[in-house]
Amino acid sequence: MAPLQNYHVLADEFFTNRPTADIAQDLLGKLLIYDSPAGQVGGYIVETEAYLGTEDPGAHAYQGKHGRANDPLYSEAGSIYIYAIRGFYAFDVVTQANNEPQGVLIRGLEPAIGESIMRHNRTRPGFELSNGPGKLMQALNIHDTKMNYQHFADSSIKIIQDYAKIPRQVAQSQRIGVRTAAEWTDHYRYFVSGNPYVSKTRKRDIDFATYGWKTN
DNA sequence: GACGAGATCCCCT
DNA sequence: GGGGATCTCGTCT
Repeated sequence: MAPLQNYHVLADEFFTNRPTADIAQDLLGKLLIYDSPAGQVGGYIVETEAYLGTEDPGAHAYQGKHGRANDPLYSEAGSIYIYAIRGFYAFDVVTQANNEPQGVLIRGLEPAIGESIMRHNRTRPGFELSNGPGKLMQALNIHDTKMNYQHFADSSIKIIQDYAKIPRQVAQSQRIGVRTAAEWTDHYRYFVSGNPYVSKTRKRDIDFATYGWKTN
């Protein structure tokens, strides 16, 4: 797909007034684009996780934890929260009202715009390009938290409502790397079933014909 | 492939 | 100093 100039950013209402788990599922198939210095890059969201704020033992804001690092989570819906994790960076969309620190982690991206730039940014073969939260940030060439607090309406990174794909089937699982006392209740990871850019996908589970999208 | 160890680096309501 | 919402590589099937 050629770089896009005309599109509509997802409205604030998309990111509030309903459960963050629903928002995480609805983000699957949406196009994320980034106007990077090297040109526009982007792809379809294929994997997300919902983090449910102060009551969620897996969340950064569990029990009201609030510091400089996770303060963006407390800002308005549709804002950007980037954080460092073991030498990598990961990307959240903030959901819900101010001071309600919930968000959705973007964990997998199927490249659609500027793939050659992305493969220059991260020289790993095949689906290893962007099948994980730290990997996709490398592919986008984002290596800092400077875009924290920015809102999609006026950021160089955004999620748009145009050109979205529809998953044939949304699967869910426990969140990755999250250890809580209630793992059996954790089903807040969502992904496009059969898509190869979903993290930890086994080759035999890939749907090579459709990548898990509805085709009609 | 599956698994596990080690790297790495920012943050510390 | 210790701990992550991770990734890579070596080792073993």
